[in-house]
Amino acid sequence: MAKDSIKADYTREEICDILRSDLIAGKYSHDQPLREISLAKRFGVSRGPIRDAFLKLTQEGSLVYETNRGVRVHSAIADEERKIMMKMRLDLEKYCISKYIDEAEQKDHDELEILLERFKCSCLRDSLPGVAESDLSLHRHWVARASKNLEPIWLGLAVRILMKYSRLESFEESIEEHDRIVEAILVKNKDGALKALALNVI
Amino acid sequence: MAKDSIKADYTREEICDILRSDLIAGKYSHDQPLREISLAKRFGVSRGPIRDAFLKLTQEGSLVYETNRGVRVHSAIADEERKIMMKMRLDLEKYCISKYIDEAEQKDHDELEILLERFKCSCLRDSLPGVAESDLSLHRHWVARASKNLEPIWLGLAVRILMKYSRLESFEESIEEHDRIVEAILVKNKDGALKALALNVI
DNA sequence: ATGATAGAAATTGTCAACAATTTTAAATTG
DNA sequence: CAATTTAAAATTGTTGACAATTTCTATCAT
Repeated sequence: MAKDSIKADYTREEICDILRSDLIAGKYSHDQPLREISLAKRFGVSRGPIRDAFLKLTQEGSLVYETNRGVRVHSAIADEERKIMMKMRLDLEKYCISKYIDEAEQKDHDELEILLERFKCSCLRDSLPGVAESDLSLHRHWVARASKNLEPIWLGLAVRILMKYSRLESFEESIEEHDRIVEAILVKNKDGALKALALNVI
Repeated sequence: MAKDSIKADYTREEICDILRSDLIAGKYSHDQPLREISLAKRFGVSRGPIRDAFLKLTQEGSLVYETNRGVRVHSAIADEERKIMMKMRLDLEKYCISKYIDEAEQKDHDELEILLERFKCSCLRDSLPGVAESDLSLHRHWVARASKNLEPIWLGLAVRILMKYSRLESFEESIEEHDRIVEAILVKNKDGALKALALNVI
């Protein structure tokens, strides 16, 4: 019966995260509408939780909502807007990494290394959805630890930026970039981490 | 029967906007929970649309959601985080005003003057909820016209910033500041508008 | 009195049904 | 055949009901 669902009873957050990584991975084309009923079937839930996820993703900016017409994938952003968003994201993430280096404990570092490993595996397997998802999780880790207030703002920026350019990245290069960032974080080298981040978030 | 509702059948967006200005105006204290049922009664709708509004406001950052425990007003942000947010908001709004000056038509200018007038009236009447709402509407006007992509990001920043400091503003000073911004926009004086904005968004 | 426990109340999570709206398809007319 | 109108289908909007969870309250034992 179920074609895409492995387990039943997805939570609101899980559905939201899965749809987000689908969007980043380019699974849906721009301006394509997303239907409540078909997604409800896919996740084995009713339309309520799907609507919840739509609202979150709409607020983040990856979906667009119109009254009585549902949601559709957002149109591509212009290069000029992308530049503004990149600058904001970089400023924000620099602050978060700096704070993370000051405050992170051993278990944070452990989680960080796991996330980095997961990212590398995705890159080596060349699976774009996996790469997009694990890249986002890695960056989200230090942002969320640094500030729960800034996290939703950062997420909105990151998703929107990734939606346009994720197809063009070179995976090998990306692995090196993230290696440098995480290595610098682990030895609490702020300058190194910020410089490595600036090279990764272009 | 109805104690707070004037008309029936509020839409999702209206409910969201009303709650947002309530939050900015400080109608709810920090960490106070918001109940679906009582708000559903207040707006004369069922819990569904209220949940939708909660999700939007949660994503913006003014509410916090916990599983099975609903939403509560977000805790106050730290000064350090506020500085980061202010810088991002200023960058973003500078870009939008600059673009607005290039692209705005006569009807946009008409709407702008109406919004400015509405803001002044609220200030003179000294009603904090009204001031917060009309201040947000005014700024939101040029941001939304400049970029639908950046609007939700800007909104999240602005709401969060206003939530903390709206009580401390001097209304007379605020009127002058906004007068200078709008005047510069109307005569397409970019430098003047950006400088006036920087003084207003501190 | 204090703390633990069990039950009641309140609240959120989910769903299925129905209403309202939009989109699609078919029929009609010139 | 093209344009218009009409009906059908699909989709979203909203609601009330019920299940699951949390919170409150009264009771009891120490």
